[in-house]
Amino acid sequence: MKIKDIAKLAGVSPATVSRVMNKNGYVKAEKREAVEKVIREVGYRPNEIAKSLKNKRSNIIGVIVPKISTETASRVLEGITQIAKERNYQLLISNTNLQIEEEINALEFLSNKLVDGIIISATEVTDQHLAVARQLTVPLVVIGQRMAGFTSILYSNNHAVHDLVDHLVQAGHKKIGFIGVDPKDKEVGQVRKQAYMDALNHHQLPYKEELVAIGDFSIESGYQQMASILKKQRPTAVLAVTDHLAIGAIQCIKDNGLSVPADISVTGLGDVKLAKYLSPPLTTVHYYFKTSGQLAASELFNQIDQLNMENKEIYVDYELRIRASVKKIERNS
Amino acid sequence: MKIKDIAKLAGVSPATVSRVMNKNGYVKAEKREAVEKVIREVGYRPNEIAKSLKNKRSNIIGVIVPKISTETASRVLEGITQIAKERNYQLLISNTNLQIEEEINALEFLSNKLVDGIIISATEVTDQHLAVARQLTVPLVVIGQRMAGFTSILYSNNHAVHDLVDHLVQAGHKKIGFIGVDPKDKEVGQVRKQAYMDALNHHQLPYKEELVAIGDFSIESGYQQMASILKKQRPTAVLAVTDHLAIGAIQCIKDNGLSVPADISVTGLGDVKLAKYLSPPLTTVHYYFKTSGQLAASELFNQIDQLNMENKEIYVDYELRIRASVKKIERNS
DNA sequence: AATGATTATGAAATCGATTTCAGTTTATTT
DNA sequence: AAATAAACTGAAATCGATTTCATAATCATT
Repeated sequence: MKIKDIAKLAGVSPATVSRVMNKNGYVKAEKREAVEKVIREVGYRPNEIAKSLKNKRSNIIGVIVPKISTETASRVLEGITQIAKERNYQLLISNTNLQIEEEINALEFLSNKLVDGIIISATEVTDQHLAVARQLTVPLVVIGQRMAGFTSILYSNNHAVHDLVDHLVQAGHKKIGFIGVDPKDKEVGQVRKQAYMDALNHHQLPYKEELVAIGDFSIESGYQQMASILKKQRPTAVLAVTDHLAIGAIQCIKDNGLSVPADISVTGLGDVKLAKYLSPPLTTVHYYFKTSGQLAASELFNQIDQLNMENKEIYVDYELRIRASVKKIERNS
Repeated sequence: MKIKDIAKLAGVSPATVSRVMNKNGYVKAEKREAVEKVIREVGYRPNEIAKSLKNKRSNIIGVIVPKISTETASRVLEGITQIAKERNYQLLISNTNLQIEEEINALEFLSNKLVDGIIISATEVTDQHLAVARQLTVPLVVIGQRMAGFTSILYSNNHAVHDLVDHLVQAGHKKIGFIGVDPKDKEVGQVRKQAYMDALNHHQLPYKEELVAIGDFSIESGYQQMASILKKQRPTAVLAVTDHLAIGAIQCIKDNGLSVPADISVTGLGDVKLAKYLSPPLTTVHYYFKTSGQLAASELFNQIDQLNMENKEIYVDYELRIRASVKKIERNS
């Protein structure tokens, strides 16, 4: 069933059917009704692809995520879908499985007029990313990383880590370990590490290599890195840059016959849904991932509508969630 | 940049450019090279929408999920994306937020030739669903529910619950509580409940209303339903139909000054990623959600390719994960 | 009743690709 | 060298919608 068929059945031209469908232009009441009747009877729905071609907009936005099966990604996606739904937009999702090459591919693929705009939740921003991004003919919004020349939605990594360290120091901790990730991820790898170092410095605490380990984003990695720290020196507290790393670390501490937080306090970042149901409940930083998705989508639509082409850096709120995984320690320990 | 422009630049016709792009038909080597050179130089990428219109396939499959920000959904999606990627397909995702109306809308919307096939991960299957599904002009695969006339990927709910009950009974439990969900969700609400009842019966244990409560899919609901059971009678074990319900239940038990599993054993279903990091680690059933996504996608592609139009019911594997949240009880208790 | 303004309608061009079809060039066979 | 087959090429039709443009019908005004 195409518009021509409907036109024939209703005894009008395709142009008139189109006018009825889109409620624009003049159509005499009787003809409109006739057309509407036919449409209803045959259950006609226009071919969205043909519409997109003619209208030069697909009502689809592309979303590139590093790994869809993570809580972060799914919460961000939830925020995006919500705003998209309000605007009658659909989401085309590329899951890049943490592979940069895939990210570039996805960017290139989506740029072929298939989508009206792109949101990328990136872990790394390479020169290649920038090169491809600059070629895009549709607006792009970045979540989680700074990307020169584009609007970015950022997490207050610096502040958040400072808050965590402050909290630990206030609880009397002086030997604070750190489990981080690869510095290729600027925001999580570099900024959080730097914030940790700055915060130590601010409290006049020494930075010690032996208390620092770098892993990836998995729980297992948290376990391993914690083990490597314990082999060298025993901190009284550990700051892990993600909740998953923290969970792995806690497991490792327990497996070593130690207790959290009695022997070692642990904090994470991210506030995974189950963080407060762990034993002990995890002290962490709650990030409003859903909000960041909403913000990204709103900004993107502003650009799609040409309302606001200026590039911004928007920081999304966070909140320290103090739970039982951090314990005050005695002055003399 | 469109194909016409490339043709002009390369001194050939659009037809030839098309032949080069798609590597079909005859093209003299020198012309091919000339065209390829131009394509490379201007970075030409064809308009995917125009291609879709002409080719009558978009290389996009639609996926409808009840709530994207759940571990189940994201693991299923991961499986789907993996298979889709192999086939050079993209995913158009509709998040329906558990609203049936939205599900129907999404089905209708996607049917307009926008996608080459649809996968729906459903919680309910109503007559409306069926009516719309039957009108579809593209293949449909259902995950998680049975839908007459369509291929479904199903979880072995019956077997899994039997296994759990067997496990509890073997551990000496006779008063086994149950936290379920709304029967509108046939597979999770009805099948799992029925399996619980059948299993009790099989072990010649009485079914007691007081030990049964029905909630929704949230952790909070698990908490509340556990509370309502405790008010009436104290079971020695509780089978919750999802891990989240189980986690809520455990929290409730703890808050009532009781211990898991010393006082009450708890099991879930689903094997959430963090299940084994809880205290106690949760005994549950591991479902291969990612596999179900892969299966669904494979079946869908079979149908898209017209290889196999027969409707199947495919059961995806599961595995009992025995952990510390269930404890053997003494004969005399 | 004549004029101008408004409303109404469809034929045809268009979006950017693919493909058929007919015609041309090159290669192979006798 | 002629006949036949194979390789090559581009003009034009096509996918299914929208929109412009020209024209026709209706309405309002004097």
